[in-house]
Amino acid sequence: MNLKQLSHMLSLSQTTVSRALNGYPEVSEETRRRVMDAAKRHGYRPNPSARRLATGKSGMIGYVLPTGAAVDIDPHFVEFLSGLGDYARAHELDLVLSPADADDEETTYRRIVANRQVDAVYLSSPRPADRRLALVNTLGIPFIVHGRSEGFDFDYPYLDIDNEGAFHEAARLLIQLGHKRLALINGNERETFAIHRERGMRRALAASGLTLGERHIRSMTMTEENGYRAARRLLEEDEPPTAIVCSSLIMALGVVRAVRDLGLTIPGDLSLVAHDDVFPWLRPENFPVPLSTTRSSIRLAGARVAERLAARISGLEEGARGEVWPVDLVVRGSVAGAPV
Amino acid sequence: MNLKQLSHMLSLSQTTVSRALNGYPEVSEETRRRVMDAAKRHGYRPNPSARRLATGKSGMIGYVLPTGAAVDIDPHFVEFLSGLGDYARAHELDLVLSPADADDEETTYRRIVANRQVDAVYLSSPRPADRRLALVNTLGIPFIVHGRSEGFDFDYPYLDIDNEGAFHEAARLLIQLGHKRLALINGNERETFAIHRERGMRRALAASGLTLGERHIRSMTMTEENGYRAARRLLEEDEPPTAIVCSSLIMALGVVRAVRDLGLTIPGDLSLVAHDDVFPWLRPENFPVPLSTTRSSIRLAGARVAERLAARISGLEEGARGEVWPVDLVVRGSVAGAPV
DNA sequence: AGAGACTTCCAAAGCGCTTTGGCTGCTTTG
DNA sequence: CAAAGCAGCCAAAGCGCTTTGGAAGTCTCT
Repeated sequence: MNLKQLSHMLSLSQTTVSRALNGYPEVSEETRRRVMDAAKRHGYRPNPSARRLATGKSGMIGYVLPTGAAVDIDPHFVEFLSGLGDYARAHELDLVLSPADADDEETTYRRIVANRQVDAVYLSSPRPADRRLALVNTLGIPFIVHGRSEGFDFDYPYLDIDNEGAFHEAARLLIQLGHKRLALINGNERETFAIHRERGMRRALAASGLTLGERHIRSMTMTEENGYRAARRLLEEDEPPTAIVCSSLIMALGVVRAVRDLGLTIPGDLSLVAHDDVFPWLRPENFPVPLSTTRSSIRLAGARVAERLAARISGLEEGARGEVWPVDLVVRGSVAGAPV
Repeated sequence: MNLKQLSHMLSLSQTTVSRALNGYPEVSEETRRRVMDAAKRHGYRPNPSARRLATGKSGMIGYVLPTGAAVDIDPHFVEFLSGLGDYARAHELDLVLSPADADDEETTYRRIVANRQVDAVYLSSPRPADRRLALVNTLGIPFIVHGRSEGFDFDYPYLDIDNEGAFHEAARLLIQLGHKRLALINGNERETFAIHRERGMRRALAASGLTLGERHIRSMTMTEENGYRAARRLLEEDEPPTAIVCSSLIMALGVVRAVRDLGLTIPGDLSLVAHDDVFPWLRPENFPVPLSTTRSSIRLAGARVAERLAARISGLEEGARGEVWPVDLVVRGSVAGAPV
């Protein structure tokens, strides 16, 4: 059933039927009702390919997925996706994943924009002065950044959590508990979120006249193994930290293991706080010692990004609105006063 | 730059240029070269929307993503995706994720097929007599199942690992080590993979005149917490199992925690084998006691599915070819002889 | 040399929608 | 009462590609 058949059936022109269906004003209410009825009754659905060719709109949002033999997609991605799906499902909005060589995402961005494959895109894991962001901005496709970048002379729309504030609070708590030697096990230091977290922690330390020694900060991809290694290295120093703030729950697993291997205990010898993106399959309260966390649901962020992307596509949202979500600090058994 | 301009520039018809570009035989080699050259020089790329409308092919593969407030996307998904991306990237093949209400995926399947949004789809996590599979089969869109179903009167193309064989081997090893009371902590019992794993284990037990008691098998979604609960319940019985086979590394984390909480040790009191889908961020060799596993890279499976999907789209693969990958049994420190 | 068979190209008809630029006929206005 | 305005509809022209159904030119064969 296509438009031609439907309009013929109604003895109307394709123009009128199309307009009736798309809510244009120059068609009488009665006609509109007739058309709507008939469309529903016959299960008419406009062919998206045709509509696309005519309008240039695809009704899909895009994401360029960095891939490569040495590239692992972040497990956070799937949670974000769950959230995105929560919104998109209700709006028949599909997501196009365009795998790209992690070393050359630009080509792919250009392709999907030139091809008008999607109406909007979102970027994630941005770095300072991220070239993708600049590119997408000049290409003129609606977009939203999940996270933030820095060092541009233009503003852009984003959704981020208050990483700096979160780690500031975490560090402040530990300092209040008497800890003087804090360490940070961070994610990839080139990504903005990691920079912000470090900044937040340094700020809290500075406020008490403390510093974060170079040796007391480790940055690496967030795997259990890296968490373990970082923790061991930190704890085997001459003056080991008495508290660690860790950028991910997965790394925290490794930290816990290292602590055990060294015959230490949490929170007796070491206080531990980790950032929790809220995975359904790994919960901080279920750690051997319930883990204190800075918590922010990445799934909710996914839903919100989808919502804003949809708003941008339909012109409801404009400009470079940045949105920063506060982060909860959830205190559990893994923190205690500094050992004497 | 569109076809019209390009052909005008070459003083050829659109027909000829189109054919030259698409490798049709009715154009001379010389002309083809001229056309190809010009196309490359001017960066001509056919408009996919137009091509789609004309051919009905979209150059994309689809996946219906079950979502819902109570639905969590499996973290395995992201690894599978990495693999898919590995292949797709090199072939400019995009993946369309269509979020659907987990209770009504059918509507979405019908929509993406009717709309010709994608050239092929893949299904995952199939159950016996899975309705999606029957649907997709009748809808006539090329597809591949990742995993297997059962109870159909038709064959279908799939890629699966030998879950039954893997768990058969794991159980056999444990039996050989003298274990008589084995337990299984499985995934969702309604999914085929879980059924196959149970079957494999039962077969191994039966071969030695043993059985798997009803109480010795737990099925649930694969979270750390569920692993913990299942293990506790098992180990607190009167006659607790001396060996557990576990369907996922994430659950195994919980098992390890439970064992610790009960003051038991691995492998002294309990031998443990888990299935490992190969996550980059959680490795069995890094467990407190290195974990024995049945190992199969889900990422490789993703790449293979993409490859076969592409082959099906281009007609290179046909029929209901099933592909079953053997699974490695990797023995590490978490297994030992049964306690006396 | 003429018929048939290729080879190589082209004009034009789709694909199914949106949108432009009218065209009616009726109501309002000075 | 003529001019103007407006609501409501339509024919047809795109959007940019593929594909059908020739047509012209070249070869081959009897």
